[in-house]
Amino acid sequence: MAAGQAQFEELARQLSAVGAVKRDMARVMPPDCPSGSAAVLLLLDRHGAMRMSRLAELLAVDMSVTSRHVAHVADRGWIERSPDPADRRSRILHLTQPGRDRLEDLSRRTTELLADRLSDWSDDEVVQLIRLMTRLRTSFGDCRSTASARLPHPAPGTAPQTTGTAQTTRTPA
Amino acid sequence: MAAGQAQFEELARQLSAVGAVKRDMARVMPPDCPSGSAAVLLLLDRHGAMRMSRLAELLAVDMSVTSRHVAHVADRGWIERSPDPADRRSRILHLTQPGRDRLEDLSRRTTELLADRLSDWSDDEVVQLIRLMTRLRTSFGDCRSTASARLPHPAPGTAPQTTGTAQTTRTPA
DNA sequence: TATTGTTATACTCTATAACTATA
DNA sequence: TATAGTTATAGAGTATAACAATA
Repeated sequence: MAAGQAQFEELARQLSAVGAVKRDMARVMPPDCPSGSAAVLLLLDRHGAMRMSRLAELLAVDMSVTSRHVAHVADRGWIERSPDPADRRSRILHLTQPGRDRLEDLSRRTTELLADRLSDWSDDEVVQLIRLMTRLRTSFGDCRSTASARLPHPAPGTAPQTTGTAQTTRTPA
Repeated sequence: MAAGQAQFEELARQLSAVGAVKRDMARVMPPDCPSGSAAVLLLLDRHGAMRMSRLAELLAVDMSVTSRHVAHVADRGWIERSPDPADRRSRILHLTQPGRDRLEDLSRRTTELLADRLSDWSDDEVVQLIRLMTRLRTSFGDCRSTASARLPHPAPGTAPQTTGTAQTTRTPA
């Protein structure tokens, strides 16, 4: 058996309140690189060059949102969009050297802030928090593939979708 | 010694990505009660009647933001604003019975979603995540009182603020 | 016809600043 | 003069829908 109702309510409260921490971190970022742009740079660095649709999946936002973030960082020369030889509708996104430099600066700012705020945390506590937050995202993210999984209790008589194709992060249109 | 740079970077990534979880939870909420309104109702239920300034502190947002959330829930009759006998500039915010009913509905939706998504979590894991997220907020929130504490490395020659009065959540004006 | 990506529009949350009323 | 709260304005993030180009 899993946790009780009171614990789920408390977890929901903490999830809601974690925004304050994110805002505090955003304050030490440079004004021309908001969080959406930073996430694009980080994911391209971690996972290497990729297409919009893959990036939207990793960001877990709609592709229209991804498109705007990508345009922002491309305008500043932090990424480039090469033609995709396999599909002329797509382009391959990859970091440029200025993008890598910018990302290094962002990482330094983030690390400094966290080292300051979490100076009395043990290494194990940080590791545990990372582990549990990663698992939390997995537990939610694994259900993104089908519409029926999004709602715990689908309306009676509603057959589960069996499109057969893996859903990308996309407006249902 | 605290965690290393790689762990802080990873924690920052997880904090950035937890927004997807929050969006998933927001999708099961009724359209007339967005997350800001829900937080107002929850905090008034937990901490009892209070003034705007206290609520803004608990929400960890500016009072102007709090004011709008409060107006939203007051327009719908979920809270009432009684005169504050001690200070005629303030009013005391308190939940109404419809507000309590609405909050119970919200809580049920939240609990159902989490019970579904976290069905394979142990009770201890949920408790640990709550504990670490609470501590994270404390580690950041405890530094809100002075401007100097907001930046790990204040500019050289900048004397730390010594206003003497406890700062509330307020635009520095 | 279906898919990749872009753009227009709208909504929520937030902060800053100007303002009113009261202390 | 200082503080509690409100409102106007602006910026960031997101989703939906309509659209273009290509598969």
